[in-house]
Amino acid sequence: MDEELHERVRDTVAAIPEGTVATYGDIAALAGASTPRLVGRVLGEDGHDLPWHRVLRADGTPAKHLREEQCARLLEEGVMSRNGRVDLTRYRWRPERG
DNA sequence: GGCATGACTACTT
DNA sequence: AAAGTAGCCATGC
Repeated sequence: MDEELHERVRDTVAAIPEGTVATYGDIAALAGASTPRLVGRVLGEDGHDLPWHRVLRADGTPAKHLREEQCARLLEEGVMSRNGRVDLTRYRWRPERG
């Protein structure tokens, strides 16, 4: 497997600032992954030490089995949610644009 | 190599 | 809003 890609994804997820969120697609793009599915795979394997709760789906909804955990953890960081859906237009992570 | 699975996304109906 | 279809690609058998 591509360990470089594996670490890139981890670094990117770890770089998500507190109080913000990012989509799998964003992580994939920033990490250089060709598909967001690889992001989910990395988190599933070694994301246990990462702020995975800041990673959401493109709709602002978390992964099904994490729906409760995501919402609870994000609440701790001040990220409000609506019926289990986060407002990406409000909390989406914006990398330092200079 | 082929088949099935998965923390996904976009398009169409 | 919800369901169906296509694209994506690494992992395990």
